[in-house]
Amino acid sequence: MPFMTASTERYNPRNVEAYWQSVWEERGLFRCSNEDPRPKYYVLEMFPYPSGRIHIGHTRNYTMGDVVARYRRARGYNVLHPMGWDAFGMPAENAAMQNKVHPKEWTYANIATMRDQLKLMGFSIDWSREFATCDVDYYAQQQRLFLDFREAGLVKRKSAKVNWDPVDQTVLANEQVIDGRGWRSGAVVEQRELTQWFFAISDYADDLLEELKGLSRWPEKVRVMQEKWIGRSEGLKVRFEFADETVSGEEYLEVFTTRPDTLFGAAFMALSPDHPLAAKLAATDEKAAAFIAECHRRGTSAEAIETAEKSGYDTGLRVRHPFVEGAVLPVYIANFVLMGYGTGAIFGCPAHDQRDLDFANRYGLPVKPVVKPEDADPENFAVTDEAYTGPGRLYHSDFLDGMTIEEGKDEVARRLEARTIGGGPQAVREVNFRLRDWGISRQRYWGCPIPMIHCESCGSVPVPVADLPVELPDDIDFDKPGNPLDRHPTWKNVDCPKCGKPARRETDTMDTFVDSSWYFARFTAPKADTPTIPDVADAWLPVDQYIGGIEHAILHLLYSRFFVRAMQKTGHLDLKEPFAGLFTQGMVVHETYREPNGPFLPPEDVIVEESEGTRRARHAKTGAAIEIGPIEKMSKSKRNTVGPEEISRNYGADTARWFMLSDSPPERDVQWSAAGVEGAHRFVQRVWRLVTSAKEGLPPAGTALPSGFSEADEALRRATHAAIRDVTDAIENLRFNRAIAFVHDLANQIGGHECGDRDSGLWAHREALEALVLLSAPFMPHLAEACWQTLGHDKLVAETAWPEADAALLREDEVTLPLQVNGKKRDDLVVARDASKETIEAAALASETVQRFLEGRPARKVIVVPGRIVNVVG
RNA sequence: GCGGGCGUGGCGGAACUGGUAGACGCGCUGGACUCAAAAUCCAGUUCUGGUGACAGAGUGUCGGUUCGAUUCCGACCGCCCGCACCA
Repeated sequence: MPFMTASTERYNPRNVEAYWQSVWEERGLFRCSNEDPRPKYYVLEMFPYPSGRIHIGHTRNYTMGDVVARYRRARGYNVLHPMGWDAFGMPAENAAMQNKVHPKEWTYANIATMRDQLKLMGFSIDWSREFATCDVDYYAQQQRLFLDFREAGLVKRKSAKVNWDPVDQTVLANEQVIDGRGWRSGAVVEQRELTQWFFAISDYADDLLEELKGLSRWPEKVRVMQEKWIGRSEGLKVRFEFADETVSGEEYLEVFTTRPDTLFGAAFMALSPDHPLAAKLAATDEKAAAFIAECHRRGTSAEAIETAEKSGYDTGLRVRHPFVEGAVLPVYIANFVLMGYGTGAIFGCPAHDQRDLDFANRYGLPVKPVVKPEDADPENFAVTDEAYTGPGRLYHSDFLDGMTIEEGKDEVARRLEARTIGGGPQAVREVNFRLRDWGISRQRYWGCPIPMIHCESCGSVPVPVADLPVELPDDIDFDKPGNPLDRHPTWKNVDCPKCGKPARRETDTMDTFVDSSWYFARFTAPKADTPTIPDVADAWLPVDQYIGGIEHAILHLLYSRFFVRAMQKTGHLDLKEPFAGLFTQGMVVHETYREPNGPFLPPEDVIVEESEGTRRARHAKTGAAIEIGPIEKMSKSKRNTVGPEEISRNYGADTARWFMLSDSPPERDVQWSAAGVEGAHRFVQRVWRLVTSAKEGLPPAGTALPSGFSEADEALRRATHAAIRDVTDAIENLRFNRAIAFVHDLANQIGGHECGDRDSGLWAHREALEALVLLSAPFMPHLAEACWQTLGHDKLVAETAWPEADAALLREDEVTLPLQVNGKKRDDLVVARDASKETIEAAALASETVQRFLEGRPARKVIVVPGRIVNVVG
């Protein structure tokens, strides 16, 4: 066989890894069947965008997923571990514009390259289920989902103020705007009014929030982020009657408040500059118009908001206070009121809201506290610079005096609900959400076409299911900015499916986040001619363990949660939550290198040396001094990447896999370094040596348990079974760095074991080696196969069951308890496992060490925690 | 500003529900093997004092609870992440 090496030789991963990969492939070991009766386990890593080439940093989460997949397979599960490509999106169009290459060609070429790269890593992926979201087969089903969602009332077409990215020339979702800039282009986003397609994610706001509580295997951090994003707030919508005629004849002004209890502290009303009434006022009031224009000029970026002072314009309008006879409140237009939340208007209570206080202080409005802390003196309690938002009792508030905040809210709501203004109740209890509907229209070519047709007489008409898919045309040009579909000569011309008259296709395509919102469901039946096969999807889902970056904590994960709800409503599957377990992994970081004031250099061009504690770098070819820069996330732009090819060539994939999961906990970043890789590689060689150097005298595989184990043999057997227990536990909890530490430990025990030529010693040695191989197999699958074969097995490790720890060996007859005197460890105390408290106490008091440290004092107290510790207090 | 997390040797990091602080790895030091080197193996490696047995100190700082605190509580310092005029 090509991979066999004589036992004296070093392990040669280059040949061995390719060999075992081909064996796995030939036997189809990782192809999984939907008919398999064993319990299912679905492990999935967030699929990659095919950007060009993969570097080792991309492969860490796939390695984690692969460890889980291989472990679960060994535990007897039917494991689904698929891979695909999130293949639509802007970079393909950018490449088209820059390099005159078609987005489709560019994308599929990248996929081919990256697939080969991934295969070098030896992941146990079911490649037969692979697809790309830009495959017509996939996006055709996505169009089907769109039509079904529309049928179910989950798609809306509405005119909305949207975030317009002037560089990418497209609309962005709120989630895609970061600090006022496009998440991809970095350009300052403008506000534009456009008619767009929306998914009604806000219909599920309450449910999406509520069900977060049940996601116990999600990181707390992600749940909190989603909770904040959904942003539920309970309050009251209140109508304030105008005290005099308004320009346009409104009877009342409606505001939303979460603090109706502070109504007696109200000092003013404030409208958003985008409020319809503000616009009407501006038509006749030049100063109002100027103020609104000024507000719009101010950016919406984080810096702009932070530095912006509260400012307002007094419209001259007045409203009546609902409870104070004769009192009126001025109506301002204010720069800090958002149109997008509540009604776009508020009442200001300066004493109990910091923003309102800042505003009131600037314009000399009265600050009247109406809530005071329980123990505050009503005479002296005052609010000047800091609003009081804590708990307390109401005062200065007429019929609310003495009530708690909650009682006050309820009382105000009760009274106002009973009154009528403008043909409706003066107040309505309302729940508001920060979460907006999901605008999915993108003015782009490389995305899933929205299957709708616009007809002059029939309006927006869905493409009949029989006419799907609406395929992207191949003959397009990228000479001008904007959407090539929109200026394509023929593609958009189509007859109306309803009336047959000439009509035009929707030329917008879907946000690429739609593509990734259901791919996990498609993997369960990737070739089906419906989006899913519901029974199959329900059998596989939810994903048992999902692994990916924290950067998707909101966008992708929230959209996917919405999608399964929508797919449930439309009968494509029947579950609520797509991902039962979520793990967010840390990144791979690497030092950066650059020539003094020059460009970044890739690691392979740099030689790093260390002498007397300082590290220096020089150019591998020229010898010139190189600056060692900060440690950063591996990225093309910093050129601090390492490719799977180099690793595979020099050390093998197993070394890389082992290294990436050693040392650093998986949720934290790991620093890639040459020294670290060397260290991991030494361990690979060490395992190989332990196996090859021992195998001559070992009993054949499967020899029955002998008797007559020596003390050392027993110790090794205990270590073996402790390792099985500990590694298993660590992998179950995704604590890969600990699992690796336990494997190291077992290797150390094996290295120190003298087996002599006793049958029992050799048997214990074999047992330990086999455990070492099986326990390290999920991490280093190629090495494990080579070792397993060397140990004389016919079956592959990939077909072998996970080892079981023998409980009898883990139960020790004697236990060593730390012996403390006054809380400080002084000695060890060896007692029988089932020794009574009294026996242990007596033994402790009899101990010389205890006597010495008590220095003649009597023991006042002896604390015995069985199996844990003994503490003598004196 | 609000919310969350973290702070342990030269370094990455362990320590289950309050019970031996520093597992495991990297690095370093010494030794063995070798003509020599690499590789490998063995020993040591928190700090201070001591040849040594050993003793004292020690988990960001200060305090508290406890027989006992890296772990729980309070205050503070530092770092990281998320959100941010959401009424």
